[in-house]
Amino acid sequence: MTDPVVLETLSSLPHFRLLERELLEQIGAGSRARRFASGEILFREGDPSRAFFAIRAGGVKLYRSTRDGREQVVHTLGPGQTFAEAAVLNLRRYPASAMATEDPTELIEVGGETFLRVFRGDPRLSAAMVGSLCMRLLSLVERVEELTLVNSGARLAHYLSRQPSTGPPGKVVVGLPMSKKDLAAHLSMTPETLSRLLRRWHDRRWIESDRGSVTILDGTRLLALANGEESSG
Amino acid sequence: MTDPVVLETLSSLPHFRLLERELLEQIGAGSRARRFASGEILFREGDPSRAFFAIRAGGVKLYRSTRDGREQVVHTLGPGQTFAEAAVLNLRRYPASAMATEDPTELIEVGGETFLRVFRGDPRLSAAMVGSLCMRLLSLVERVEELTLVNSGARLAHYLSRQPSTGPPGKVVVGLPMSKKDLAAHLSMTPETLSRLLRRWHDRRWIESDRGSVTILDGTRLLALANGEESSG
DNA sequence: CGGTGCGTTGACATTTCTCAACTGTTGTGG
DNA sequence: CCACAACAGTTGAGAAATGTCAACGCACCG
Repeated sequence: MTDPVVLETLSSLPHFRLLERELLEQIGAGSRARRFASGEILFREGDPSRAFFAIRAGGVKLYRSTRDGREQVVHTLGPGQTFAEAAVLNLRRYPASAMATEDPTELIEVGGETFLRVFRGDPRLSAAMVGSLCMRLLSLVERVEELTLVNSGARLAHYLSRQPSTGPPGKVVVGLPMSKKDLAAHLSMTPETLSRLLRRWHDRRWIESDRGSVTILDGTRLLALANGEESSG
Repeated sequence: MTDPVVLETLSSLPHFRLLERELLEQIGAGSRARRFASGEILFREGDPSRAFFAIRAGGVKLYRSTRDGREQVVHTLGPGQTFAEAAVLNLRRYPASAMATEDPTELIEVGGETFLRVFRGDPRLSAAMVGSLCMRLLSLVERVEELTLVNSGARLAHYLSRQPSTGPPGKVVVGLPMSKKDLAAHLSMTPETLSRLLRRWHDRRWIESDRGSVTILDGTRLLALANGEESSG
């Protein structure tokens, strides 16, 4: 019988939330829970795409390796998110590599063959996938928009203003889901530039920053920056 | 009866190529051919998404307007391409604005209501859409990759190396689907920087460049640049 | 402890942008 | 058909942003 943990995780995913239990069980039959240590590689760019994944706990980064050895992070993912569906549905190989970034990282691996069989046999699943692919598309369009912002200050401000946050206005706390080094790479700047930006904004009392989170004191100022209304802060 | 031009265009689209004629006719019944002049706006960011479009001839750019009046081009599209399906399928409003860039630009406007009715009633269509959405996702991932390349030389080289081209090795001709001004924006640099790059590479006999196309004389050198192996050329 | 790697800071090099001037092309109205 | 305006494209000079290199403190882990 299918692992109840697998079923529970699958049923909480945006793709599958609306699916009948019977379909979930079919997909669950080809899935299993897996656990990775930080730094472990799930798959590499170019590998045949045998499965896609859902994150129960921890984090995963998707990246591409350039010929000169550096790596370019395409996406950073956390609990409740899925990845590599497109590779399973349409491509024969993974277009990027995936690495666990936390210890432990718990995933559900959904077997591609089983999934494709259910997918081909039942239209309800394909309709559900269309919705989630559209959302993914939108988030990538916003990523492109972010990356084309002129200067690094605008990119950082834009990023901060879209992260989920807690706290009252005037004291909004934004949790950083990754290290500052990785955040810098995500925003296409060097760690030094990021550090200096945070410093400068801190000195002006626009933000406070500690390891793992940023507190926004002057959100108006930040939004102005994200819209390119000032040179760089 | 459905306009035969509409039907012919629809049947040549990647999404619909594999669809039965009967389905195409249903979708075609809610579609019509339209013609735009260069600079005309098809829809604006935030408008309710009543239709998506397929390009028969001409060109379209999708862009977002920033608060300070500049516009950021998200995508440039040509004949055979479609856009705004995701807005129709999943979102209630267009996430970006669209403008015709050539004179004349001929489009097929596919009515959202009709399309959604067919989409919901027939699983073959949703399966077809999944495939094309996956391709769209992949192309956006590559766009993100391109934009995160360190320097402008690498971005331009990367762009040139992925454009469709004609001619024998050593004399590859790449047609530019947009003005150099727009290409510069696409690659997130200023027109001046683009001009200077082309000039420098021309002086070194790596390329030749005229209005509307670039001839690649030394592809190896360009690939090295795209991989960040030299400072900037 | 000692090592490893992140984050910070400073000095300096390089890239890229900005501003301004100039050219050539195109399209328009007289 | 011409004069002219509008605009893409080019070039130069100087300014600003960002990257590079090097040094250091600090936390975390074995």
